[in-house]
Amino acid sequence: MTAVDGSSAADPFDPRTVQDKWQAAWAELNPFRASEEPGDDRPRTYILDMFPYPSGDLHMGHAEAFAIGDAVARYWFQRGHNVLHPIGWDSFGLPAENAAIRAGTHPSEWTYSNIDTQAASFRRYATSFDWSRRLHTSDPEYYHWNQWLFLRFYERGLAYRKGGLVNWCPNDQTVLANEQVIAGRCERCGYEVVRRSLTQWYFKITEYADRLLEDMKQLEGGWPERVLLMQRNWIGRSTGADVAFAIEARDEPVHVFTTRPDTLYGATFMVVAPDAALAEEICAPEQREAFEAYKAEVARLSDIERQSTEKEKSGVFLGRYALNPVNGERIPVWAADYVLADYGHGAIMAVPAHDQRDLDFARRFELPVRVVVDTGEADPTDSGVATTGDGMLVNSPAIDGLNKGDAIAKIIEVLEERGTGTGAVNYRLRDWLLSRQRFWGTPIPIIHCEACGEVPVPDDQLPVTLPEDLRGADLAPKGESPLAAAKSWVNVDCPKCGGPAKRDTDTMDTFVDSSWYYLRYCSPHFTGGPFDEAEVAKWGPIDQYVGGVEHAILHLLYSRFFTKVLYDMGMVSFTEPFTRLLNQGQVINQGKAMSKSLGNGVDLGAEIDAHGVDAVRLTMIFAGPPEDDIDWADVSPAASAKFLGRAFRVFAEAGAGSAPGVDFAAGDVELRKVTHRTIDEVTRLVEGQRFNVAVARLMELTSAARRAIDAGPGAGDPAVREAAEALAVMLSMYAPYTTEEGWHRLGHEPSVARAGWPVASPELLVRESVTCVVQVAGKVRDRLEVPPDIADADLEALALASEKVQGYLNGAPPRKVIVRAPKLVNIVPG
RNA sequence: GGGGCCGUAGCCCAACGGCAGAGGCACAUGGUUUAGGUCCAUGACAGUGUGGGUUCGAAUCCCACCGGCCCCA
Repeated sequence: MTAVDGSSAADPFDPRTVQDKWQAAWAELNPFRASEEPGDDRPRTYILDMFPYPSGDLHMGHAEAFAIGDAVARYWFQRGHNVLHPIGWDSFGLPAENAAIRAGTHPSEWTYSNIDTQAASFRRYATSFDWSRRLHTSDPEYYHWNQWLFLRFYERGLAYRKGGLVNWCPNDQTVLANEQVIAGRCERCGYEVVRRSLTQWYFKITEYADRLLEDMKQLEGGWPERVLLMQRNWIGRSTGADVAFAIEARDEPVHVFTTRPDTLYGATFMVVAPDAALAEEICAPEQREAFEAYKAEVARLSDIERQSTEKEKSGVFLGRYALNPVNGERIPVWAADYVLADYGHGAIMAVPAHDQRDLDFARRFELPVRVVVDTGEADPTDSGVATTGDGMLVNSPAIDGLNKGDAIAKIIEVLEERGTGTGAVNYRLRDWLLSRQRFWGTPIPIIHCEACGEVPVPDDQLPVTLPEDLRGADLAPKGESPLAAAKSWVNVDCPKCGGPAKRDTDTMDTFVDSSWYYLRYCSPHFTGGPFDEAEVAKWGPIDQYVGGVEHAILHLLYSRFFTKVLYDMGMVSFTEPFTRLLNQGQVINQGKAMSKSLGNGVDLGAEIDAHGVDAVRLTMIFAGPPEDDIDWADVSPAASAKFLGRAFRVFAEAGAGSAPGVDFAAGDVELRKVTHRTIDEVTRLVEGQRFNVAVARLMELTSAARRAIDAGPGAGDPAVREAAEALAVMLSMYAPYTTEEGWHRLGHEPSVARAGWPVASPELLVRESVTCVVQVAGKVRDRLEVPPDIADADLEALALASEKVQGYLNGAPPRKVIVRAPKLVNIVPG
């Protein structure tokens, strides 16, 4: 028997031919366009993959992430939802600039050429994108709205400029946000970050710290617990008190934040950060020389060295004394590098008895230690171990005898009465430093006028586009933005007074671009604002977001912040952008991350050439749970290809054996039950994101169909067609090409992607008997075939009547019988 | 140092507190085949990192330890 196009069931399956054929056909069919038809009342589902950075062609990591996201999108598409599954590029950033410097070109050349390469690879990879919504953040049509949003933030006081110590990467020659410093190193290049004092632009994310924390309640269950935990830790809310210490040589008191105001009577000295302005200001003349020397020494240290707990404590006395507000005690003020300038107020009260760092410092410089909480442990003065637990307050007149919790409450009351302190909340989270001294980013739309100061670029003059005549060496990092060299671009008339003025030459952190792109996808060509609010209302928030855990803090925190600001501006109706989040693992090789230096990289194109797109996609899905890493040395794309061949032969033989539209009810009941059980289970597994197990079930269904063809009712049985069709539709989530060709062989019109998810018939899910395990003392001693609806009492009687069971009971009546009908009976002997 | 996650056949991984094995890789055997390739079938392999505890019953819950990974220091 031959199919309509003359192919026969015996034809070998060649992935490449099938890929070329269907890729071209799908380009015509365009099956995945999200619908905006007014009459379309299908439920809307927004599935989003974190958009890629165009750093060359797609790699194995993309292949995994997009295989997962695509499976989810295709599932909802099959379920009859109106699915928005867009794609775009996060196309501003340093690599393009570095490539342009090397090649003597403009960053856009490298960027858009890579985008074209990736777009072609995505099409070959059979991703179910709505290509009509494609965006690139480096297009003026996109970054126009970065600037517009910046100005709205500016108007609300959420974007501001301030001077201070910032993280500076000496390699990339730019400042970095706190979130981009990982263990003291540049997140991008790994260079040790140093501190510099510079004036920079910030977003006031700290104003949203509490809401970022509070709204995580909405995300519980939808986001991985560990990501929520990481964000909680990053925000780092701590409660305590703000205590004012009067200080010599200063009119204003110095404020310190402490989580342990109960230990206030144990404060025997104060420590300020050597690089904080406060230290500079209060240092006594006779200590000036020593202080300056120490400050210079600290400046040479990296953050890693400075904060190491291994390092011996260092510091210098500032020659001043502070007054403890509760007892008027005069305590010395020191500068020491273990106190950070940008946490709290850059100064702490040191309580050596109850804080290990303070104790280490006190012992090093022979400062007094006073125990004020009796925890029942050894005296820290002798043991060298600070006691941090609960206990009874001592040596603390106002709060003696109280426990830690009560003492904290009471001392805050006392401080507030005297006006020398308040209860306070402190956050680890810092404001988001958003300016960068690099070229390939969004220009900050501010003009600096000598007369008027900071002047926002008027909305009708947006976008402020990047100059196109800077190329190659013009873009080399020089510590200030390359834009500063573009004189004709920099020098402008002040929009306010018309006098001579200069554009701000910094560009925005590219995380600004990715903080709202998911909203732009809802109306990517909208010209009246960053997005059409009505469209966002229809699609948002995102139902499922898929991407790597490396963005657990950075991108996800910033996006959440942006969404909340937009909510406050009345532009969106939700406060959290991503309802569900799936963090896929990494693709590694032989236990290690793939890297050029290790030479263990696996080339995606080569894998696809060798095994086919579907086999690679299926391997990514089948390797394990999506959040686990995939070691490419442990998996077998060849095995995936083999399975796809098996499945394809079932499609081809079923297609040759019967025509579409046969009455499935006339088919083999046993196979039909397997098919419907598989539909039922795969549906549940996919919804639970357990795709690897779903593949295992599809393999079983394939084997069952195989057996039915070879040793059962044969390829012509309607049940074989039913199994093949269900298999094709379900497997199309993971293997679009194989199943499209199979669907064709089964005699259907393309595309299998819109065939509709199969529905399990309840009557085919019931079993007429189940195997009941009978245990004696927890050990399996017999098995019984029983009806699934058997009553507990009947099952108990049946189990007790078992000869095998009786043999183990030795005639004694059982002490207890646990019945879990219909699967299990456990008899506890007397 | 603090917090979190994870240890199941040679390997990747399944298992509502209820028969430790669904699926795959690799291996072995038989059949098909010109073929050691393909395809089909069959088989062997662990008692769940270790030690306690809770329970009629623990891979699953609790505690400690060992090992690995992640986040914050």
